[in-house]
Amino acid sequence: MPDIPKVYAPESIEPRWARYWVDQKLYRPLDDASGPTFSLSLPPPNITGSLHMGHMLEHTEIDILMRWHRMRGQNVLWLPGMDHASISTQMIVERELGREALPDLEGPGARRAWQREGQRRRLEMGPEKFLERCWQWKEQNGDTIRRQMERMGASVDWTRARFTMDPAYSRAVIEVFVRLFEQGLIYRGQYIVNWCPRCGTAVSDLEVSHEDRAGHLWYIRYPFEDGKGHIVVATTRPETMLGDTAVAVNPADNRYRDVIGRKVVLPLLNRVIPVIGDEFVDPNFGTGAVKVTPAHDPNDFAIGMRHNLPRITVIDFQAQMTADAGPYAGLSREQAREAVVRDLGAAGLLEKTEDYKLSVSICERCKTVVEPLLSMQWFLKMQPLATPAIRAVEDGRIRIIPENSRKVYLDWMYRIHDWCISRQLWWGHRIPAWHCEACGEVVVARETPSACSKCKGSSLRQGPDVLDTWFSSGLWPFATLGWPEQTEDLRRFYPNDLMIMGFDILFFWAARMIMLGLKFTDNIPFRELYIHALVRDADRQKMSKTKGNVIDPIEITEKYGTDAVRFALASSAAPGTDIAFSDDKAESYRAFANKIWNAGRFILMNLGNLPEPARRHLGAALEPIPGIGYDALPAMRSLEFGVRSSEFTQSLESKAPGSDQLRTEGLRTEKLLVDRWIFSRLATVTREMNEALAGYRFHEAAYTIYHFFWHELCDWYLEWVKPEITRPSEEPKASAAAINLARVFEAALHLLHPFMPFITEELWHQLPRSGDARSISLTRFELVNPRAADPVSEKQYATIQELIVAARNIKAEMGLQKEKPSAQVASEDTRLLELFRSHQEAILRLAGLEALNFVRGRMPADASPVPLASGCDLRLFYERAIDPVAERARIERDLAKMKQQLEQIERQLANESFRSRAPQEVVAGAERRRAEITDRLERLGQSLSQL
RNA sequence: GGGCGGUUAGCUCAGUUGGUCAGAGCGUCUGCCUUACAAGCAGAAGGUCAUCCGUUCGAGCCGGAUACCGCCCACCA
Repeated sequence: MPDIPKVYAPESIEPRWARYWVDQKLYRPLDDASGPTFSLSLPPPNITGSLHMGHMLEHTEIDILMRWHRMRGQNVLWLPGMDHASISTQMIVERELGREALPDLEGPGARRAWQREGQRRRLEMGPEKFLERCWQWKEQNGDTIRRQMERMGASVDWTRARFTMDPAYSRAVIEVFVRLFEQGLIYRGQYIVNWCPRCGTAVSDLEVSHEDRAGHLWYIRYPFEDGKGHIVVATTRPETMLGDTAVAVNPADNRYRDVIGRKVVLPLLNRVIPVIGDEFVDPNFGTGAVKVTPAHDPNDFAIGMRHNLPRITVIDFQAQMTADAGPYAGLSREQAREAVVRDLGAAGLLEKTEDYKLSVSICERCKTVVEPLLSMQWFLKMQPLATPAIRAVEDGRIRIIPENSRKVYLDWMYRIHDWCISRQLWWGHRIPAWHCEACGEVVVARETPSACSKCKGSSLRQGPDVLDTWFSSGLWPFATLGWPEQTEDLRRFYPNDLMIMGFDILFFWAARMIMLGLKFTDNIPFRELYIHALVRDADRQKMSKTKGNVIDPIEITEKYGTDAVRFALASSAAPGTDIAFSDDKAESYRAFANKIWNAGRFILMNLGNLPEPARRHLGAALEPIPGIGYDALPAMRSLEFGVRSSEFTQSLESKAPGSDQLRTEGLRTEKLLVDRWIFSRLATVTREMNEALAGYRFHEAAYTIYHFFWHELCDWYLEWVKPEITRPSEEPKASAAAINLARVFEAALHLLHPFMPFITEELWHQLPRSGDARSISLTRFELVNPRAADPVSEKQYATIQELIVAARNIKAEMGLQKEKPSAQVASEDTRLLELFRSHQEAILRLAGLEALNFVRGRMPADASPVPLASGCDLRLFYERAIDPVAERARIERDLAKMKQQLEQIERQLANESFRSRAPQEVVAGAERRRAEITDRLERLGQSLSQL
């Protein structure tokens, strides 16, 4: 076979098809507005870098579903795009600037140093130049990402690609902001926010992670102003005491009832502050008295509001002590802590110090300890938006899969807090708010306002803040379709049918899309939300650059082929379970691809050998009959090649499938058992895959087709029909066999295509056909007539398989692999013997036997037969002296197993309540099994006694 | 502090509604270069389904408890 290489080389075909799919714009939905649609907007990857394995899993899962839906006749829109990723991109571009300035740095500290230097250079170069660099970065990485996606075979519509900072998209962002502001849902104010002193910006609660650290609980004495004693407060952050403006106790706490209203002197600074009563204080914690620092703690801020306390900021945006910190001004917060503790100790005001495990807030980006600081920010009220978003999920308009994510979503939504949406960054959507330099008024507008709405002053300056990146991504499902214009796309493809994302952005993104979608389109953004797994390394560790266990999708793809990696991911993608990915998996599915390749190679090779009339017929035979699909062709005595192909095929297939009885005579005019069997399996496999994919059980669908292709189609069907295929003759039988094989193979390619788009596209194009040959991805998924399902054939074929396997088994155990012994099969069941006899040729060939003869009734007493489940005994004739000890051991092992099963069944059947309560079919099944086992046991015992 | 998930063959994991479900891949062992494929073919070994108690005629599958492991959320100083 000169043309098709023996070893599948994915690199030689994958890039070609990737290019082809893009160039042909195959995945642009039809303009025809009438048919059913299926839409999904790709979670836009951040332009911060290239795609990782998590993306590859996500894109693979989406692509499988998109190709599947497309092949089921839906008009599919998969809209791709990218996210500007405000804070992440800004940090990365800064780091690049730093790296350029300090190219010789290396080692663990380099990143941090580059970041620091880059930030300095950013401030030096100013926004205009810096943003230019960001755009350059976007162009470069956007290209990389796009190339990666193409290479992975993502069947997206590139003509509709979007970027969250496209002019049109930005207009939608502004529109949303202005409307929310106008409706009073966005407000501006001084509140405690999470401030990252390194990033120099506020971040939302979600961008803060918590880390348990060993710390201390310091007990500090605050003397009463009147000199009569002191009150002890416990704190983990002594440096913040410099900003204390009260001490609080619980009014219900008897210990402190009479101190409320008295005054204490704040140590070190000697400020006189009140003791107040507030329900918030937990009497059981520490001493039951707490210092109150309204400017540096959200709880204290709330207490301060209730009691009208002053707010004294003692830590600034750089996390240094301010002038209000008195003698500690200019120290870092860490230095200040040390100094404060030292000075308190020296003053005798430190009662005790305990070890204490506390949870510190860390900036998710840079791992710096976040400082709760008072600052002027923009907030979005969540309650009014959350309520409909809760309802949409509770009433099932939006379905979240797996189910437990739904609960997590709801729990979070019920306890939602207002969202700080402003960021002190440069890269992102500028907040459309202008400050009047004359009167200080803040004007929110879609366009730059010409005059202040309050004082009519004309000197207005836009605030520097940008929006949290998730504010703009929250609009993704509708802003990508042209909102706020009422576009045709919006009408056809919104709501999206599906959204797929990782669990980590359920709150960041899914929640916001649902809230904003409902708010602005009066409709849900998507009907189903599937939460996919995390890709971990072979040891179930999270992949991370610092651990050095990151697998690069392109690298692994080049090594094993895209199809193999996709299949490896899909086959591990059980909903709700993380994926331990390893080279081993990719390797084993590369073997699968190779298997497919060689099966195709074999089939194509032999189709080429077909007699000319049959070959002419083949192209038409590989066009499924509309509305019916493929079915097995009967092994006709003569094919009438004269008639038009389509009529011919139809005349053959008009007969109801599965209707023919197995008979030994006349087989040539009827469908062969092996054909009925494989088409039946194909019908079943198709159904099972549809069910699995509908439930996002990728692993099940993958396993189903894998097993079918390899262990049924290749191991059995192909081997069975080999003689018909490889010995070309003018015999019509051979032609029918070739057509059936080609049909089965093609149908299997269709089922495989969503998982392995490249190899299936390649092989599909090599099959002869007369219809539309643009792409397998535009053909039907289900190619086989569902009515081909035929349990009787499946059972009969299984019986033959059992016989063959048993014979091979005996041969292997007896060391007879190289020989071709004769065999004998005995049974009372003449129909069984007839079944074997009529398929004798294949049985002999596949089992490696010389001859098979049949005994009606029992096996002769001198034989040592192996009983089969189908109710017959098999024996092989061979010269070799058997080892009676080993043979006895083997039989006894079988015997023991059987006995155990029998006991179990008998116990069950003896149980009256089982008989009365279990469904009849279960009872009947148990009885049938008992009979089978008893029979087999008896025959096994006989074998043993012969030894 | 709350919530969630896991514990099944040497390893990595499947097992949707309780009744041939005790499975797959990899690994191991045996024999084969059988003219599609050695990235292959044909066989084999290997598991009290974490532990205990319950529900049921019947439980990896449902309920409860325990022991490890992991994750998420949280404004208790």
